[in-house]
Amino acid sequence: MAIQDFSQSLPMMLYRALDEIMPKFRCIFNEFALTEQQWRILRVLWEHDKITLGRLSDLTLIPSPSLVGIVDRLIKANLIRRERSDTDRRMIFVVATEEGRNLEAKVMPRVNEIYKEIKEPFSKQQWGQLIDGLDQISHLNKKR
Amino acid sequence: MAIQDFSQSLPMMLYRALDEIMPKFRCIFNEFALTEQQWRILRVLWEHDKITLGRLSDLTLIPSPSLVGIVDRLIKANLIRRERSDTDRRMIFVVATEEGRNLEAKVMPRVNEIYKEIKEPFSKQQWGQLIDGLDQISHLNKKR
DNA sequence: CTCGTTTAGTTAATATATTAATTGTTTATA
DNA sequence: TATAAACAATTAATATATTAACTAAACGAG
Repeated sequence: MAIQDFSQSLPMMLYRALDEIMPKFRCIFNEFALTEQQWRILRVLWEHDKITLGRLSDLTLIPSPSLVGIVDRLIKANLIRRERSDTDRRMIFVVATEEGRNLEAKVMPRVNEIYKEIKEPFSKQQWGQLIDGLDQISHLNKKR
Repeated sequence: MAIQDFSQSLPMMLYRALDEIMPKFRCIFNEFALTEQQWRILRVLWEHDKITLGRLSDLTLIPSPSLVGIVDRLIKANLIRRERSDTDRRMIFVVATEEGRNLEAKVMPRVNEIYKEIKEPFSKQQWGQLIDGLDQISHLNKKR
């Protein structure tokens, strides 16, 4: 039997799903002059008020080399700031400024609205299966 | 109830799944001096021996502006060539060279091997549910 | 036929990804 | 305690993504 066609391969299905949903979100981010990656960083800082660049990279899935410039631009926009650690001078913490924290109340409702729209046509079970499947994919190496 | 945490949101789950599986494939592509996007183009050309840039953009999910440069580099590598349409001089076809076609037999077995590894731990039903869920996500707007 | 409009592809400007190498710190170990 | 190894962040070089604007060709209504 022919190797399944390219369009139905898992990577392309994943990319296509992202291509479908992300523009809806980016549209909102742009209204607040944020890029998607800038938003990811803020989104994480709204849950952690102080975090190292390394951990920020893990949580946002933004590779460290990219993070440097993105953080620079967020600082220039006065939404976050750097803070070098006193105990381990290799580490750098990132913290949201007041202006950065204030964005949460403005952006999150809009984002949640879109998120609900996306989730709505799925049954609770369907959604759970989708998330579980994705979770299994992203833990392929960590198993055992 | 708190809006689900960021790490478990659909977009991050999708990105994390890609971050898990794509490096395995890129590792192979690099052995053949191909980038992921260059591979996508070749992969499509192995199924269609002549295709317009517009359709190539749809099938590879590579945005047209990016496609220009990627195609340029594939031409420089002597793997594909451009061919302007005679009937509609706006359209440009892309065709694989012999060298480009020959890559299929070398790369595909390696790629299929990894793909099988990824798919293996899933039951047929689990895998089907995952693909169906992704398919539903990527057709959210096209419904009705 | 012709002018306004759509279409396919491209260019431009900026932001991000990828991979490798580098810098400055810390840690472990002999 | 000197020194190699490990680590966090950064820099560098190249490739790609995003958004908007632009060009040339084809199309359609008047």
